[in-house]
Amino acid sequence: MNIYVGNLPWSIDDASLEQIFAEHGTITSAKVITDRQTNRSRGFGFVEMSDGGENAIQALNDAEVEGRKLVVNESRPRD
DNA sequence: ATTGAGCGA
Repeated sequence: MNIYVGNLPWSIDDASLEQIFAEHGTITSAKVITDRQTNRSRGFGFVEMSDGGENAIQALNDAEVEGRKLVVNESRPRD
């Protein structure tokens, strides 16, 4: 299951994102989208889960992380 | 050291 995570604090990176979601499901891949030009985080990322995806979404959506409320949703197919 | 509406190569 591909999951979109928005409203991320600037302090979050790929490993942090994986750790956060790993508490509520099985993570296959976790990636924070960073600006290729400046290498700074864009404030959102994507998490791929093999199990517990819906549970993680419900558990981590609107969850407070680093002082910010995360926005978790199913990612849109890129086509 | 900075930014904040959104979906990645």
